[in-house]
Amino acid sequence: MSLRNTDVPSPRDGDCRMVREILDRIGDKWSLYVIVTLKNGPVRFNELRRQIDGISQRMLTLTLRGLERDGLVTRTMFPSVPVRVDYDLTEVGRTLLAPVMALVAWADDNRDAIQEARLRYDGG
Amino acid sequence: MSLRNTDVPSPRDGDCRMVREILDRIGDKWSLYVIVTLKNGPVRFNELRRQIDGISQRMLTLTLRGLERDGLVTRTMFPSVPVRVDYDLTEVGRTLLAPVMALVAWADDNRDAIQEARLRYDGG
DNA sequence: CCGAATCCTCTTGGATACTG
DNA sequence: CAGTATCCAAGAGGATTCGG
Repeated sequence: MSLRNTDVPSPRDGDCRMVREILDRIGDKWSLYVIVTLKNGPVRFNELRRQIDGISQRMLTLTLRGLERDGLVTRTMFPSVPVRVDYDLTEVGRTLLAPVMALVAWADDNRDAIQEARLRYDGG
Repeated sequence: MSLRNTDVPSPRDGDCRMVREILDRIGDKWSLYVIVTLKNGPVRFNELRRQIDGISQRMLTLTLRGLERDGLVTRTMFPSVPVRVDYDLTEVGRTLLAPVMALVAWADDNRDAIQEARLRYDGG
């Protein structure tokens, strides 16, 4: 999987596009929060809303729909009164946790370095 | 407007914010392309522009400035005529390649599954 | 309790033209 | 060649309201 240098803009720069597809999936404002919040099992709608600080009802709904559409999250409705809806990670969704944790580790290791770099850049 | 007063933000919240910081960094439209394109060594401005299909001059500049600010990319100007500017990954920037590749692997493994899930969801 | 619908604001990013 | 500056369209996302 190496990048070509000088060539026609062939459709085979799909390597990057593939990554962008997944980054578009988890790179929005809330998807990652939802995925991580679901890592220990099913959670109800309003419980998700409480645990994810700052998310609006609308965005939680939209985010869950997107994850459900991509087969990363399941939606289970219990027709009780009042209605109860559980959300959970699918098997595929659960496998996403590993790469995400790699990023967590990187962010943890380099947080200070980035912060200092920003101060240095902004300062001089 | 909250019905109950929530006290201190939970400690786990910081974990997510940290990841969001890095996702905000590489999760924009072009940063990842730049990082991957620089993986084999320094590249000049217009060469980056050629290799990253679809990026505008403005966005390449803004993306490079952001990465430079965070200490992930270096900018080296040669005062020749015409001017020549090389961009390269820093040591820190280079360590980011590993977690990114983990995501690449995940995207590769699950691309079809996601595509099928979408068709299923949209179809019925 | 769960969520759809509407409105509105702010950010992102593309197109274009100009500079050293 | 390597930018900077300006204008503008599209979309993300917050606030609010209504419905089952």
